[in-house]
Amino acid sequence: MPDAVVTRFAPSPTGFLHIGGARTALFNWLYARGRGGKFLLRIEDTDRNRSTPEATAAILEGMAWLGMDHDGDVISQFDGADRHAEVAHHLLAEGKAYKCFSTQEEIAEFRDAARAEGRSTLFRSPWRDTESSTPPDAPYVIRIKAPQDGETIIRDQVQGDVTISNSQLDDMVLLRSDGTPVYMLAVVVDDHDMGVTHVIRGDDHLNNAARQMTIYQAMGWNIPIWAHIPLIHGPDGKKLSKRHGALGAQEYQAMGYPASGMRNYLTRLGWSHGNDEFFTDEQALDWFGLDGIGKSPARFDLKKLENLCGQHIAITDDAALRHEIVNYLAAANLPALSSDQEEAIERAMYCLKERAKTLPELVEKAHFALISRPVRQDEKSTKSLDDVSRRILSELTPQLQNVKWSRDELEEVLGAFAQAQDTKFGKLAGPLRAALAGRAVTPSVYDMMLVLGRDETLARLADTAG
RNA sequence: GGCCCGUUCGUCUAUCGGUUAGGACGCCAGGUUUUCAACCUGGAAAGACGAGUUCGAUUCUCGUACGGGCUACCA
Repeated sequence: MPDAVVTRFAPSPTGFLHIGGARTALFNWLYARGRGGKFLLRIEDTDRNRSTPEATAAILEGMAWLGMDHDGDVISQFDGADRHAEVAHHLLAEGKAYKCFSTQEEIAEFRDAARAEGRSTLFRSPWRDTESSTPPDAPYVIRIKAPQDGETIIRDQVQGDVTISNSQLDDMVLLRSDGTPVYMLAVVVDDHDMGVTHVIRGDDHLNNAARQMTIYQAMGWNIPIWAHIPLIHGPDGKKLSKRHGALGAQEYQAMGYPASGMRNYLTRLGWSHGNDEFFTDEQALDWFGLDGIGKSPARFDLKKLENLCGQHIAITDDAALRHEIVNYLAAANLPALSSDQEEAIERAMYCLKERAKTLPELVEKAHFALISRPVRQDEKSTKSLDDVSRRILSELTPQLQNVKWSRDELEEVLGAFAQAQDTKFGKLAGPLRAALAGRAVTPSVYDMMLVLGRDETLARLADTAG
């Protein structure tokens, strides 16, 4: 029987949660949650100089926005320093690691020379096999004794079997000369101690996997199942960087993309389930697997994101959209809606959500329901309010006094009115839009009347008819 | 420099030796219409290149080109 799945997302807190990291987290989350497994979160903060609490907070917020909940506490890798050192010393005692007294200057010199001569820059410590000689009274690092013959095969679920010659493996540092553990050791120890069964991470770690395997083997630990996923590139095909603009998860939230659409897009980016493009979280959880992950890097495409977001907005229920809008406004640092406005936007939602791709578009289209009298006219709507139009509006208003306030009825009355004026409804629509919304671009006139209600509609018409 | 990975329409991708190489986004044209959208119909658009294996390669192998990654007492 297979063990329960345990995955983890292990970002370093050196900046916000970028889109590539978000997708890595998502893949781990989907894989674990789709199989009733656990999804753990570990902050790789062993580099004290580059780690900041602000970055950790930003990562947590980004994950919360995308709805990726983790099991247990957030683990700080730095907190496990003692345990990491303990493993290093255990390996030292076992003779599987050794003290290396070479200084950083010596090593740098060696590498420069090697590179200049076109030789391998792999550093071979002279201290690897000198246990008997008397150790100098000087600072040292602890290095692992990596195998030098044979080869290491990374059995990767995405990349296939990747064979690395052990002659390429260096005796990497486990413990720095100040006694602190290095990332390469810490990941292995933490992943083992946390019971991680599947390591799903960016393929920038593919080569590292071979080096990390030497630690697993030295400790006699089971090697997790590897899955190294390709990185995401920017629209220009280059590596994703801050130069591409807003790339933090938070910023996409502030731009008004709904989390459900973002999840869908990110999941589909580099992963496929036949030709399925648009799917719900339930389907993603059900379908997601390592075998559907592609091997080549994908570019981030806002158009596709928008399209998917539009489809998600269309199927989200009105009350949920109301809450998403409230959260979006806060994330974007925009003024909040009053409770009346919130109710109005929820009431109007039915005629807005099938035509908006993003949350701000939803708010924009809801303009008519958010404003209060007197309606202020923008430039374009002013043009449709000449004297003739105003006269027509004033003739129309009384006719709406006693009709049944339903779409069918309104269509009939307005249609008949247009005919009586010897014109078409299309001619009436402009002035009506102006009167009701103060704009030339609005939802359907009938929908606006229904959302606004009889009293408000008549009041706005009367205001404008003058 | 050494080692590793990748390469199907502009973009995301399907294909698990035999297909008119399919879908989606975007784009173009037409339709519908109450403005903007949405929606409907149609269209243009791809196997990096070169060898080899095979009756037959997008698919398997090798090479080249291009892109990416790793090569720290960073993560």
